[in-house]
Amino acid sequence: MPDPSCPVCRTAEIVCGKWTLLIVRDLAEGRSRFCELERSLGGISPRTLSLRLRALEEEGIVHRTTFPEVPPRVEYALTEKGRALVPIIDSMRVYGSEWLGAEGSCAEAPETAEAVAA
Amino acid sequence: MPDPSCPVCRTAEIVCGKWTLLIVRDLAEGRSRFCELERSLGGISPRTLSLRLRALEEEGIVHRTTFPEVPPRVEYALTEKGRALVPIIDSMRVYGSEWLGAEGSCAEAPETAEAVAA
DNA sequence: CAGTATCCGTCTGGATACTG
DNA sequence: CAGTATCCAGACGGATACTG
Repeated sequence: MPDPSCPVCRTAEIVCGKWTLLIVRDLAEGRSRFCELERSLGGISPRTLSLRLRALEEEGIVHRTTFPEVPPRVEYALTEKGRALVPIIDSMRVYGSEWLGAEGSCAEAPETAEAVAA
Repeated sequence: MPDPSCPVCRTAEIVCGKWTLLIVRDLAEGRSRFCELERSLGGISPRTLSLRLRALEEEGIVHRTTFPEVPPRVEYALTEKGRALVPIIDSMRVYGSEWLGAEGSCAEAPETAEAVAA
């Protein structure tokens, strides 16, 4: 941790896992089940997903609800603190669309194209 | 690379190096010399700084100018593409200040405190 | 000053198999 | 379904020493 007194660094540490942002994004889009995330993230190993989810939970970004039913069911959801990450994701999407070869295929970034085209 | 068609992922890959954002931030604040960055980043090894700078240069985020003088001088600066990253850093700073124990010691996030206090 | 070279440890994350 | 356990490879990054 380079500089723990810097808010940018602290956020970077949360945000910098390989899959972290994607999980948060999927959660923000309404996915909530383990296997749903597993599928939508295409290729993540259950181990990694489990680790990320657990870390996110400990950081208070994700909330986990267990339903003690016969087919075990668990639902994940963003907390307030987790939803607060969405603006970061949005600015990353804007950047990615404007500077890294657009085609917003995972979600929209409406005004973006014309801004760069203008 | 989880999903190369996703702008968020592409940005994440650039942004997720341990020191990357900090280097960009320092550059945005006007630092430009190798040893200046080395000092301000407190504890980064020259090897790592060199690697990061080189990667950033290859991605077109940083521009490197060499002055063929007797005491070798090199200056680094953000390109347009590099400056475009600043909004991401800003939203990360806002998040860090609001949700991860504020004290904006590396730069200001003015309206932030009152927003959370209100 | 501005790096590069070498060595080495850590951490992340993938593959696979198995459990409650 | 929702994970956990084990094993393993590669990337990341620090320390140190040396060069143009």
